[in-house]
Amino acid sequence: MQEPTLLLLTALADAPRHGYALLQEVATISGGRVKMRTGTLYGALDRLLGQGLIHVVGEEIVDGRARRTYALTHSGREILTAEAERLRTVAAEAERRLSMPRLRGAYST
Amino acid sequence: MQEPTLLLLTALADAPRHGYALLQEVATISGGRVKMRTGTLYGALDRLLGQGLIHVVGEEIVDGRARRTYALTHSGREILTAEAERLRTVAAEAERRLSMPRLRGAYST
DNA sequence: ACTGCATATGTCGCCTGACGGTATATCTAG
DNA sequence: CTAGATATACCGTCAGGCGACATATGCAGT
Repeated sequence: MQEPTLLLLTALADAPRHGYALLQEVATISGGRVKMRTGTLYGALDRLLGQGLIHVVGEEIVDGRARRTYALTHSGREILTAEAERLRTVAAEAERRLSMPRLRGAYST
Repeated sequence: MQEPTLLLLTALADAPRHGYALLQEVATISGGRVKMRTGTLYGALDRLLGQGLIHVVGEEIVDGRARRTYALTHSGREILTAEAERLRTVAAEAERRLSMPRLRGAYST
C-alpha cells in the first residue's frame, strides 16, 4: 500500500468524511506535503470500496450537489492498523541503521 | 518512494553490499515479510544509480562471477533520513487516530 | 555421475496504482 | 459577472513492482 491510499484510510480513522473533505484532511495530516488530485482520490475510493476497506455511509443532496460520505469498514480498520505498525518498524530500522557507525566506504560522493 | 526501494536503501545504510546480499538483507530487515525478486532488485538499483542515491564501490571477480558492490551516496543517505522521518510521522498519525474515540457511524461491517 | 540447492547477475513484459489534466455543476463573495 | 470554493467524475500516461525466464558456478547429497 502506497502513501496516498494510507493517508485516505488515516483520514477516515476518526470520523466518516466525503470526497472533498478527504482532500483537505489528507493535506492537513501530511502537513501540506501531499496535495491529492481528484483523479487519485476517486480512483482510490473506487478501489478501496471494491476491496471492502471502506463503504458508503450516506448519500445526501446538499445545495443541489450530491455528497457521498465514506467510512472505514472493520476490515479497513484492521488493515490500517497493520500498515501503521509496518511503517513504524521499517522507519525504526532505517533510523537505527542510519545511526550506526559505518565501515570505511559505506558511502561517499 | 515505495517499500522495496526504501528497504534497499536501509540495507545499504550500515555497509556496502552486492546484489544478492541485498536480497537476503531485505528479507532479514522485514522479518521475512518481503522477499524481493531480482526483477525488482536490478530495476531498482538501475533507477537509484540514475538518481544518484547509490553508487558502485567495487567490481570484483569472485569464483569467476562478477560481483558489483553498491553503497549509499550522501544524497541517498539524506533521502533515506527524510523518508524514515516521513514514515514515522504518518504511522504515528494513523495510530493516534485509530486510538481516538469515534463518532457514531465512523465504521461498520 | 547426477540432482538439487545456494550463490550471483541480469532481461522482459504485465499490471497496479498514482498522477496531471479536463469536464461538469452549484453556491457565495467581490 | 467573474473568481473561487465546493463537489464528483473520467481519461491517458507513467513509474515501479512483480513473476517468469535465462545464465553460470560451486558444493553437498544420493
